[in-house]
Amino acid sequence: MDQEILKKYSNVDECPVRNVLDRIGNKWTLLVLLVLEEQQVLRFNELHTYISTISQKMLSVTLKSLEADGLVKRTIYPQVPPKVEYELTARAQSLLPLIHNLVDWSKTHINAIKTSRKHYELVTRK
Amino acid sequence: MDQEILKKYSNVDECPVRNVLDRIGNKWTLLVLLVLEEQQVLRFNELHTYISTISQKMLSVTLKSLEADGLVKRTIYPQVPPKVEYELTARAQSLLPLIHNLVDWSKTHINAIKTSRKHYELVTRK
DNA sequence: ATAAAAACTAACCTAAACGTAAGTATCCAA
DNA sequence: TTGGATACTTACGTTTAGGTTAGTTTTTAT
Repeated sequence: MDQEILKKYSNVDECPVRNVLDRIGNKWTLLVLLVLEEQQVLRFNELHTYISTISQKMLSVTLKSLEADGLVKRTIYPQVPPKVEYELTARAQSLLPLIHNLVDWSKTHINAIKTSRKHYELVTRK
Repeated sequence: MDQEILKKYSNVDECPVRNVLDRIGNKWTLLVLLVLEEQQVLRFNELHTYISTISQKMLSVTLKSLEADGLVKRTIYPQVPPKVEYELTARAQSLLPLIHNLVDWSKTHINAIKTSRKHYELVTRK
């Protein structure tokens, strides 16, 4: 990793992985992806009942950014009242195994990490 | 994923993977991990020259949280002026392969994602 | 007496993320 | 004519992440 690359990757816009992590690193995206993976196709309000603690606004924002990145496909049925369905794209499917690896790693290490955090708080005392 | 689990994992504090992603999802953590992986052992100012665009404050904050999570080991040498060395722990080493997978996935898909974003902007027009 | 060196910390500020509550559009059924 | 159904949007307010600049500590070298 030379200085050129480092300078470039320090810039969030130009760093591929930051472009991706800025999305899956936010509060709701992962949960939406995992629920859609399990349920395959869901309407807006169905997603909302699965993830009851998300606000309508944040669900809307999250779905929009997933759709913009081509990770979720949105289908509108011209009805009244409206019907809109959401499902994962192949691109999202290819990302999900990596996410599951992260989930597994986290589950494996979370207890030790929490212990480390407590210990750190104790020794740094304040 | 039943309702109980979902309710639990909607809470950031109790969700293992959110506990992890909240850290690696922030602006500087990944870069610090990757530089330390390559260089193995670095002092504070050495890290700062490798990642020149980070402020001292954010480098300090980032290293502290990595240390708290047991991902970075900090060694103080009782000298004047002080000498402090940082290096990755085994826990961090076990996480790095997953991070590299994410980096690879991002590099593979970033162009298509950026194209999707542009297209989305066009069709949603405003 | 002053400065230099390393590794920070403190005080302050801004912008972005996130949350809450209410409103919008459309048609149909009562 | 009112209300319900669905999928949102808008207009706020609050919280958190991150940035900037200056200051702190300690001892040795000048």
